[in-house]
Amino acid sequence: MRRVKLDRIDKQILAELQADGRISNVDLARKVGLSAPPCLRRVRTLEEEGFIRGYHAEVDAERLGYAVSAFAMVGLSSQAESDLKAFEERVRGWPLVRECHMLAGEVDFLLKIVARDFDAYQQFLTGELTTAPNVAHVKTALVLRHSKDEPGVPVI
Amino acid sequence: MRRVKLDRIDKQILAELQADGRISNVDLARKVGLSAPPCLRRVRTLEEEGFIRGYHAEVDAERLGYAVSAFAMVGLSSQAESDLKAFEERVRGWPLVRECHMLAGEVDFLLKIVARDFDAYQQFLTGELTTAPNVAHVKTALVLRHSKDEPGVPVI
DNA sequence: CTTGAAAAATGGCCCGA
DNA sequence: TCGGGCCATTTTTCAAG
Repeated sequence: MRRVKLDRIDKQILAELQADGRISNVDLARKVGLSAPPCLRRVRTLEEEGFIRGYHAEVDAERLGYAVSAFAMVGLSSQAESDLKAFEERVRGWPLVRECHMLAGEVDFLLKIVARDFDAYQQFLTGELTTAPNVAHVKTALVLRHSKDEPGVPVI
Repeated sequence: MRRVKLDRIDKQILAELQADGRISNVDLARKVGLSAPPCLRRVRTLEEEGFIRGYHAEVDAERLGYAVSAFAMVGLSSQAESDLKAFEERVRGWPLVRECHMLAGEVDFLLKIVARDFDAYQQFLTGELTTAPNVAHVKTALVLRHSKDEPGVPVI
C-alpha cells in the first residue's frame, strides 16, 4: 500500500535532499521543522516508496579527464517495439552513453555521450553507434559548454 | 596548489560516491581498503579541489507529478557572445529548464525541460521560450521513455 | 517527541615508507 | 614529509519508551 499524497514536509525533505544529498538527518530535521527520528522515518519511507531513487556524487567530468560531451540524435530503420528494445539493450552496454531518451517525432533516440577525448568519441561513433544494427541515421552535436545543469525537478 | 594526479584509491572513492552518494565513510573506507580517517581526508580534498561538485538525491519526476519531459533545440538570431550570455542568463530564470547545453553546429542550445503536464509545457513553450528575445527557431521533442539514465562519467 | 545506546564522523597524535 | 593508522571526543543514527 503506497501513499499517494505528500505533505508539505515531505516535499521540503525531497527538495533539501535533491539540493544536498549528504545533509545529515539532524540538519535536515531542523530545516524542515521536525526532530530527527520522525524526519528519518519520512526519508526511509520516501526511499522505500520510490520517490527517492538513489543518491549520487556529482563529479566534474572535465577534471576527471572526460573532455568531450556530445549529443547524438539517432533514427532507426524499424520502430517495431522489439527493435526499439533491442537498441535500448545495446545502448545499455555502451558506457560512454550516459543517457538515452526515446523521443516522439522524426528522431527516435537522443543520446548523451561522454568521452575522454575527441579520438575516443570518434571511435565510438564510427565503430559502435553508426554501425549498430537497425541504425539508419545519426546526427551528432558537440557540447561547447554547459550553461545550466540542475538535477531533478523544478519545485516539489 | 591543487593536485593533478589521482591515485587508484581516489578513483575508487569517486566511483563509489558516484554510485552511492550517501554511503557512510566507514563503509567507503572498507571498500577502498583504508581506515576511516584517511578516507574522509581524501573525500574532503576531492570536494575542496572540485572533483566532487556536490551530492544529490535522484528523485522520481513522474511520481512527483512531473509527467512531461522534453528536449528543445534552440537557434538564436545572433550568436555574439553577449547574446549567448544573455540567453543563458534568461534560461537560468526558467525553473522548467533543468539543463542547457551550448552546442557546436546549426542548433545553438539544447534544453532539457520538465513540466507537470502537457498544458504547463505548452504554456512555457509559447509564453516563454519561443517568444524570448533573440530566439529564432525552436524545435521540440517529447520524451516517450527514459531508456538509460546514468550519472556522471563511465569509469574514473 | 524524548531518551539512550550503538555507530559514525572527525580531530589529534604517532608511526613508517 | 606525506599519508595512513590508532585513539578519543563529538555528533549522528536509530530503536524503544
